[in-house]
Amino acid sequence: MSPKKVNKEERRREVALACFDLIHDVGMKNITVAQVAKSAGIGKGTVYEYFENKEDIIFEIINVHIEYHHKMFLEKIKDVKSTKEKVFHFFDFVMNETEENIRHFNGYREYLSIVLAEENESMCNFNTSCTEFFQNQLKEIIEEGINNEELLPIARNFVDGIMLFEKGVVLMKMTQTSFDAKFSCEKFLNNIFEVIEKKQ
Amino acid sequence: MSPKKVNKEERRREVALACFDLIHDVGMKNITVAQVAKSAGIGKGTVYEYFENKEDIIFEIINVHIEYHHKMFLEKIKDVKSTKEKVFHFFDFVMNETEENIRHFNGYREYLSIVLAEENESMCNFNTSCTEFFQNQLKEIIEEGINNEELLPIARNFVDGIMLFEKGVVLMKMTQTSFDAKFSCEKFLNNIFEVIEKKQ
Amino acid sequence: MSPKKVNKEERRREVALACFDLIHDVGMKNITVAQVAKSAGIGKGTVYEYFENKEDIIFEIINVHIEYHHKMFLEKIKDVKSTKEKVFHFFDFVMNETEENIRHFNGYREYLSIVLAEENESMCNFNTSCTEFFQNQLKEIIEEGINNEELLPIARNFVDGIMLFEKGVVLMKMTQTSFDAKFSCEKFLNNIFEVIEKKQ
Amino acid sequence: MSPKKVNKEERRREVALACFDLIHDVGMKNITVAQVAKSAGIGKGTVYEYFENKEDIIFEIINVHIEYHHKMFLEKIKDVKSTKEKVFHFFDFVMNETEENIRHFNGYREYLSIVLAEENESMCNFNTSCTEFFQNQLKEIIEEGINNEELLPIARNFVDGIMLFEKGVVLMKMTQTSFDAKFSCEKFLNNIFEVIEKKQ
DNA sequence: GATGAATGAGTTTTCATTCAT
DNA sequence: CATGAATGAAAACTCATTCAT
Repeated sequence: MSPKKVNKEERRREVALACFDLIHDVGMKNITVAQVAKSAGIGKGTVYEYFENKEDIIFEIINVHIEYHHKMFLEKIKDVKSTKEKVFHFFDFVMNETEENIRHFNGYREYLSIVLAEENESMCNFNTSCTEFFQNQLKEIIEEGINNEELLPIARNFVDGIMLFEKGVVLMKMTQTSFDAKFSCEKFLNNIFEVIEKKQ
Repeated sequence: MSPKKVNKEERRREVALACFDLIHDVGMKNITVAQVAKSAGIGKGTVYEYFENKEDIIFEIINVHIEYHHKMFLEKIKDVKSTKEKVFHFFDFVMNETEENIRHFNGYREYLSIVLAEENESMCNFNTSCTEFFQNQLKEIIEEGINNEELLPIARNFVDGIMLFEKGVVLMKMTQTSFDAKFSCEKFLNNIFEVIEKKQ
Repeated sequence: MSPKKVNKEERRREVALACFDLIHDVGMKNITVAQVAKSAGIGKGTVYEYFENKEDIIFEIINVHIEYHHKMFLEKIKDVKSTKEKVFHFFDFVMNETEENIRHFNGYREYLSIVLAEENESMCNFNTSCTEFFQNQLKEIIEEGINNEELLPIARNFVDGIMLFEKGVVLMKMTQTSFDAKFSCEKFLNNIFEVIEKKQ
Repeated sequence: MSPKKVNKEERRREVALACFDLIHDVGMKNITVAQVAKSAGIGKGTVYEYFENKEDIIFEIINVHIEYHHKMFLEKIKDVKSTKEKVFHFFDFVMNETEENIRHFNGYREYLSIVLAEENESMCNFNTSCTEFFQNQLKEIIEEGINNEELLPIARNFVDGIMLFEKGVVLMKMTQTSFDAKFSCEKFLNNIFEVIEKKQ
């Protein structure tokens, strides 16, 4: 909490941000400390002033990366009115094929690869909290929909199912080149909403 | 003169099998060729008589591993009578907590890590075919269930959903330490069967 | 001189001959014993029945190669009548741009590379005898020319010079891509013959 | 803050120089990076701070080696007055039997071996420029001789011949143990000067 | 604080040669 | 005689981390 620590935290972010293009070019696991230093315009030794080790650097990069996308998620969902749209927005991660989202998706794929290798405990923990974040978001969306009388109370039972379905789509999209995520999601969501939407 | 020709395919399997414990101890990506050679009780150079390179070794190990489990899957499902049981069996991979299955599950986790890193094309292709194998198995189970009049024809619409749900459970179980796969699956499957099962 | 030895000598030649294309494809220094065995259609171990070691193989290949070209040289020079033509023929090695001669020239380049590396004493010795062979050929050609009264007796003084000039052209052609061997040789030889040719 | 930046070019030279004895002992192609590091009194990794790869090391060693001898050539020729002496000096490389020149000559032999193996493009190019350097030096010497009225204008026609003769002597000396370079050169040069020298 | 030069452990891969059959 | 399976020494190269300045 001392001013120094704040500064350190800031510097970590700066370095992480400076690595965005680098990550894209060479991949998360292939970056070297030398490249990080160069990208950030600092000395190799200086990197170690702010980071414990290389893992710590990758962790920070992912942190910044994902926090940004969480923020974007909240940002975008704010302006969305109907619950159905919000839930569809929840699937944006796997359905949106914009350049930006593809980059983000690929970044998450690399991240997941590291997590599955169980190479980094803090990254595993962070992944847990990310999942929980989105799980809670979905829960809130659904609850709000019930409160708004857009959804039937039964919708509550489907929160986990929807979330797990989305995870499955993530995995399929990451591993199966011919998988049509958009088609699967739309079919699934429309079916679900048949059941949970309150009819006037 | 003497027919000393060795069956390469068989030797590959033997070496791969000899690495099972090794894999468990150090992880798939961390094995060294030296360790493989030692585990198989052969020289380092001999390893290269049977494998192109280190990736090829890992690939063979995974192949043997997964083929075994495919065979086991078919074996076990043969004796199962009801369609519901068969579908539950389809979820055995994520629900079964026996020592053996946990090892298999962890093997697949490591494998997935490599696939997600997109480091090895042949492994990506192999993963694709694995997914297709199980997808087809599920399709057959459901079709059979419909033919047997155990399931309603509407069940066909749920094949993809079930498969994606399972994938989602796989991913959650791999990344979320506190996730209760068994509970989620049972709830989901019971709900599904409420809808697709033919009532007498 | 026992029949076995003769047989062995023959087998060596056979193996060497079988390697001609191989040499061309991968280069003299890069051939492996395994490739030699395969090219010759025999087992790797059998190669060692006929050759001491890898160097011995290369040596035999070069031997066969060069002997063949010595034979060709003698063959072709037989039909040549005038001394001037014979001397020009002596320069065929560096002036002839037929596919076949280019292959031969490149073979000799590789061979020289090994000799210069002083890696193989027997090859050095063999090279010495090759040089002597051609030096003697030139000497004979010139002597014959003097006897035939085509050349002046002074021509004897130029034998070494011509031979060394040819060596120089060999080296230049091997190392300088833009060197025009034909042009240099023709100019040189025409100048020389101005001086040594007997005018009627 | 402190300017610890190291002069890479200088360090390359230092390492190269430190390898002179090593080269002599084991040969240019047989040195290992480990040996280079040890000879230079640095770590193996440090070698790679200054050199791209092993070839780069060898190249630098040759560069330093040859540059030094070019410099010596120019140095020595400066003090030589008569054109004849200068041309004899041009043949110093093959005639001089001092310890130092023998080492230099052997170094060049090894170098040529690499060039002839066509293993290294930059070394081939460098060799081309070396040849051109000496060719130009000879041209200048001859032109100067003509200007000084020491040589007849006809001398111009002999530049290429002299150069190629020297190359031939180089090759002979490198491959024929019993070859008397000094004798051949002296005979040749005296004959040539009979023709090109201006008589008073 | 900042730096970047120095480091060396650790890994993959090749291939001539041997020798049991 | 012939074979080819087995071998292991040997070598290049990478890169996270340290620490003197």
